[in-house]
Amino acid sequence: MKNSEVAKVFQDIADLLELKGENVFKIRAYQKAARAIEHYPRELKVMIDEGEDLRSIPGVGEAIAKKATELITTGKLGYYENLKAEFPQGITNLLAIPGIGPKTANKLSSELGISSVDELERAIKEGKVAKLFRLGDKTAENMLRQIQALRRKDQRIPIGEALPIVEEILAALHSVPGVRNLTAAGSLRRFRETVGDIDLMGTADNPKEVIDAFVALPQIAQVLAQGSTKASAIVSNGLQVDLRMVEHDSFGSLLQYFTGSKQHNISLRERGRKQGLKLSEYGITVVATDKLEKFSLEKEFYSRLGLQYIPPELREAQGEIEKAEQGAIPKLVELSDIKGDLHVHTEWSDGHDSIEEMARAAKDAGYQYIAITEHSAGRGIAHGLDVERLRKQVAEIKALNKRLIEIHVLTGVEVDIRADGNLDMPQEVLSELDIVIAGVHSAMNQSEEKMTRRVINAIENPDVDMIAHPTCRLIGEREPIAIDLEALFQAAAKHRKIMEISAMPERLDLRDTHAFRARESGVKLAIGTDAHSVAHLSFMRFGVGVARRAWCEPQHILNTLPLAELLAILSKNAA
DNA sequence: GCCGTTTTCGGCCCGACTGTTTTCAGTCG
Repeated sequence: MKNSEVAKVFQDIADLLELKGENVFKIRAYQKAARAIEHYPRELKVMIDEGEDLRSIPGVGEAIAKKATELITTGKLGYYENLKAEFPQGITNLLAIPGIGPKTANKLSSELGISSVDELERAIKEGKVAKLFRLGDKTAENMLRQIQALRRKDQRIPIGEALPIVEEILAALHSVPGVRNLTAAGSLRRFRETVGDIDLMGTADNPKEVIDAFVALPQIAQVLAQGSTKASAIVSNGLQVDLRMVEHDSFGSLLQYFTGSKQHNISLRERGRKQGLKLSEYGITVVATDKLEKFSLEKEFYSRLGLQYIPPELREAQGEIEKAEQGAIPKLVELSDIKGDLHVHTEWSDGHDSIEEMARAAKDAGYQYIAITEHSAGRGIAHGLDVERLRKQVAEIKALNKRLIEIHVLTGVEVDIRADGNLDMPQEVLSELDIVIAGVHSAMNQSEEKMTRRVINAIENPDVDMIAHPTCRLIGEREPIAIDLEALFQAAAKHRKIMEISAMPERLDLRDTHAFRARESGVKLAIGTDAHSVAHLSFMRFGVGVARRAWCEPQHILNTLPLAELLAILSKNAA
């Protein structure tokens, strides 16, 4: 059983306890544990197998550790089953509707016998809901609207789609006279792989001018609300963007508050409370004197709490506050640390541009090198290279390197790992290349055991340097393959093989939490764009975002190395 | 239910909005 499934059970328990009217702190404890487990970088199942104490997870104590163990080892949890039996099935679905909390859900269930969203919709239309005590026409109307919104299934948008739009908007607004600060907050700033609503924050001499400019932008499809300091709008792809203009002297604390994550902020406030400080979006209040201190800079806000500045990507309540206390926040990898791209396609396989065009673009990006890694000819892959064409390409690259200056083109391949674990290219040609990337591109429905064995087979192959997009997931489109990543990381660490962080926005694979585990397991990572055109080379920043969320420093990322050192490592691997 | 250089018991994040009331319960971020 995976962490995400365990987390869901505990979240469900929290919902049921809420319906039951249990102690709010008990409920909060289950919610906190659910969140902690969901984002915990190690699989609980592995921890149990290795005899580790689950209580080492913050928020998990004796009772929840025991329940988690029962759930994982037997696949069932008696406490949960008993709790579920106390309520009509499906009643927790009502809690998913914004505006409906436990009290309302209970009332709907006990007084009208409602236990599903459909039943609720019918009851609203029949006017039954508005007649209940402390509910009314407006509340019923809102419920109906929320139900319809829920049915439209407004999903979170991949960061690769959201970021470019937001940057356009920010660039346009920066040109408004008198703008002093302007930035995105929320999960976009934390660089999560998907984002919901976008929060933009700023300060300006005349805030209203910025608001007016915002709602008039060509990207804005619909204005939802507009005031003198705040506006909400929908941009063309359905993304909601809120702009709030705030007072300059509290910009730091407001930005901190709106950047989140929620759990990070809660942890921060818990800590502040122990120091006699009350934290809010307006600043820090010294409880003893009731005096509010304001902050124009985030850095000063953290500093007042005795903390080192915490980069937004780390603000997920994963131990960053403790590290900041010790002054031990890592110096995270930055885009400017990247010296080259190790995963690139050209017109030789399914890419659009020539080798030389890709190389020159890489040089313009400030890189020292770029690796050309076409697909192999395995079945199903468009225009994959066979041995003969690959050798021809290698000859062309060698000739090209004599002409090009300031950029070095590495020879390589992205060889298919066949269903049986063998590679789609003979050993003698692979050994002639600078870099060999292996990846799964077919037979993705194999059992976890078979798939794990298949990829480990590739890791053990002495010609392979790196595993491409290890889980094969496509965000919102394709679930990750069933594979034991812990076993993969162990094998990769043992054989000194590289795991890729695919920077392609729809992949981001390894994802943040997986990359975190890989790094902790001592696996070297590399960020590759899988570019199929010159424009795709700019995907690198998405991969850097994932690496930063995985607490990676430059030394964890292979392609921060200068060319000579990179070649030395690749050739050592081959030897 | 969790947790601890102020506590092993007694705390547990903070503020705002909405709709319903006539002072506030419920919900959200």
